[in-house]
Amino acid sequence: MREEQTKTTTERLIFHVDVNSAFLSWESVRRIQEGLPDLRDIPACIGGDPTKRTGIVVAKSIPAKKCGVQTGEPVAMALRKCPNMVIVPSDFDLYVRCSRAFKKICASYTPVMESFSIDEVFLDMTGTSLLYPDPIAAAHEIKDRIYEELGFTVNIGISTNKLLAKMASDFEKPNKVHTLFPEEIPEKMWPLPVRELLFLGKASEKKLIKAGIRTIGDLAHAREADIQTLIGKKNGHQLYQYARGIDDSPVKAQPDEAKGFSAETTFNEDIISIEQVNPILLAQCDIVAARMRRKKKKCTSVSVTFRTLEFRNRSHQTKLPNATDVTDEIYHCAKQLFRESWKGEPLRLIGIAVTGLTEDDFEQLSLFEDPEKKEKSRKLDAALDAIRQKYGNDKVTRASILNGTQGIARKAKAQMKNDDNIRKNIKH
DNA sequence: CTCGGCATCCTAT
DNA sequence: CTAACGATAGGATGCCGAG
Repeated sequence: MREEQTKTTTERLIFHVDVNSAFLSWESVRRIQEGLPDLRDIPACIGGDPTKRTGIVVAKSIPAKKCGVQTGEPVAMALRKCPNMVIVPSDFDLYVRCSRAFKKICASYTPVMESFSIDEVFLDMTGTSLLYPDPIAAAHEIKDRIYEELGFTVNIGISTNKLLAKMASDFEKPNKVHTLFPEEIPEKMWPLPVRELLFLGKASEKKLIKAGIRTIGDLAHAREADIQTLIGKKNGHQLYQYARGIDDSPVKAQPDEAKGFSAETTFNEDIISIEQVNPILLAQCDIVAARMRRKKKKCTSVSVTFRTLEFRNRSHQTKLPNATDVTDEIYHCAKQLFRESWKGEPLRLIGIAVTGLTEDDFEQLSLFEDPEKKEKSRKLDAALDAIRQKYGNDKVTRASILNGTQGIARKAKAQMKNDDNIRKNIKH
């Protein structure tokens, strides 16, 4: 057996657990509980309103996939391929609950679990051989227990590092366990198209194919220096290592500290006047500033982003003289950045981001700040944060409070609602 | 020259 | 017909001005 041959002090055993069509599966579980048909058996997807330009397919059933429906495509386009497809709006609160239950089961098999996304975890099973002598049997146990207790299927990939485990979990779906041990790489990984390698996206694929590198095996057998010339020094090195199955990154039980927060919104109607812009920026600043306060962080840098009708993106950022978590200060900065960079072209998207996060240890007083004004802003922030605490985080925005008193704020709120499933109006 | 800041691009869920 | 289509996050890269 391979245990005997390859057992060394450094050999690891890593599982990657991936919920099959997560959002759709989770919706299906709820619907079955309500006596409704199983979305997984019919052409169905989780997606936005097809009449809106923000409406895209977020998750699809296998029958919908057979119709040619692809994740990320506009719902309107998917409907042309698959006219009888059922479209279900997303319910992020449900997904968070399902995700927690899923991760709780996974975590019971090892103390070293990394939450990779809402529906994926890595498990470091190294050293669990006394409890689970057969890794494949252990994976089946995890998979089957999730299905029995929670009603949805997962794929599990098994190998000696995260990359290979993740590649393995992406093999045949659903409800499957696959291995991709190093000795299986030539047979199972090298024949795949380069695009299937983790972190090898569309742009790199295009360059590699142009150079005649089509499969992961082609990449693994190329000269590293050539790859670096094609797709960059660092990326070239990393993807070359990946193609050979090399990945030493640890399973991180503790998530990294957030490096920044952002909020962006695509609108159904073009943004053409600064009167439309400001309430949007305020709402977005409010969201990211509230997040900073909740995480006890302050930012030292603010940036605004926008997208024209031709999908040209522009961004503009600046450093702050002092770290802050005050909504009004970020808003003031964002307004100025926007004014400086917008030439007045119609826009379909506006967003802001804060970066350069620091611990919000102590009050840094600037000589140029007005302490009374700052105190007022803080009190307003605190009042809204208290309401958020009561009604649920992210469910209260300044725009929703302003609803009815200001036409533009109402409009901004209506537009924001359509693409943020977490945020809901405080009323009704 | 190097370094930090900035704009843009790439990739993932 | 094309590409991107969506929100959020993180990283890489190339340019530019300051020292």
